[in-house]
Amino acid sequence: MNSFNPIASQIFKGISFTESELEIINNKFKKTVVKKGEIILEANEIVTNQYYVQSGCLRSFFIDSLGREHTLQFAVKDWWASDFTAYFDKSRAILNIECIQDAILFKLTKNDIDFLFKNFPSIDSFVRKKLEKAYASFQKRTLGNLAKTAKERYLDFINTYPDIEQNIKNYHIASYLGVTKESLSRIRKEMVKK
Amino acid sequence: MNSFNPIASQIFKGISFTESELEIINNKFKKTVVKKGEIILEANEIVTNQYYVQSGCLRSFFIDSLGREHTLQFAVKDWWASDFTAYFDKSRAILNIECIQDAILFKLTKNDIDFLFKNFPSIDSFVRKKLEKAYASFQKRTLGNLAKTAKERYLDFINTYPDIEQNIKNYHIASYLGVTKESLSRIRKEMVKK
DNA sequence: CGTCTATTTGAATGTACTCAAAAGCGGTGG
DNA sequence: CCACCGCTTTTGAGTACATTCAAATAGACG
Repeated sequence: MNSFNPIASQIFKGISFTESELEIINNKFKKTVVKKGEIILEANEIVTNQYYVQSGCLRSFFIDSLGREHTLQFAVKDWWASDFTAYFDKSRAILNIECIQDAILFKLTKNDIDFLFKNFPSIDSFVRKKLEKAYASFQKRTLGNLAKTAKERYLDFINTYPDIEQNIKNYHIASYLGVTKESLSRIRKEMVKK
Repeated sequence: MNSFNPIASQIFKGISFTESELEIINNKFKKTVVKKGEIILEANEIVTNQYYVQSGCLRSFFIDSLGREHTLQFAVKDWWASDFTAYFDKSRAILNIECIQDAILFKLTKNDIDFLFKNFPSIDSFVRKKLEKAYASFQKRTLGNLAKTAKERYLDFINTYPDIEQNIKNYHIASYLGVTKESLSRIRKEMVKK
């Protein structure tokens, strides 16, 4: 608790806080260690937390009416994970989040987030800038879905997630790209050929 | 100029400003009237503005290497339009923005936006909340692209943009959904049948 | 080594695409 | 008012490509 690893200054890199502020903010984050395979969030739950990923990897995915999984995002170091739609709307989750590589998370409840926004305008501003980047990158992905072939999207994926490509299941990547695992297998085969 | 239509209070609905603040903010917005067919932004330009749409409709789209157009978004009343990726990165636009229904816009330069953020934390916070919603809705769209059929996406589109569906070109909708105009035509035919 | 899971390969199917042509829909001018 | 023109949408036929299903191979781990 008082081992001074100021997670707050790691998460809100660039903002300067006083000692006492740092302590207040730090105490809001609950460190959570999760193992590969653990479920962090399940569809239909009420969403009251966001998770900051310090290490490891999470996967958020949707299960459709036919039981097929569709991966929305992988969350790696310094990313945030949650079902944001449900979180903002105060509705129930449609996403599931599972740990696919042993991870250290910092959990923040909605109440605490609101507290931080209320008391630290610099955090508000920080998050606004983060969201700008996240928003832009979703725009880019949407554009990629419209304009690019599966092969090009796969190359984009490798660029976006250079560190995890080696360690995650093929079919997770496929379900992120919007193709079947068989198709991705063929795409990869194509690529080594050339 | 002094005809008191406080566009600022329309745009930042919910925030309360003093008279003098309102005036300062109002003066940052430059009213721009554009006609159907006019180009607001062209690929490769430096992006220095954002546009608030008071009425009418804009379309932002990408032209790929084969010359095909892909519609990223339609911007209607109370939406913002820009090439946000380029705007945030200070890079050149890859998107084009055209007016598809006579529109009244309020233009805001990057400098003025930064000024507003700096001097009005409430605006920072307001934009953060807007971005949260926008981010969530892009997540939803991405999920839709992965999990839904073109027909379902078309139904979603009609829900998202109930007012413009009647007035915009079929092929614009098609290029937003990620199908050809011929396919969309067939989807519509299917739908009236049942 | 054996079992379980993941990936690859193959063959058949189906869905969306391309290209070409026809039909529909405005608007303009004779 | 009708004829014509340009543009959009629809229809049709053939094709390409990703998918499905089934089977074989490869990898991971006790």
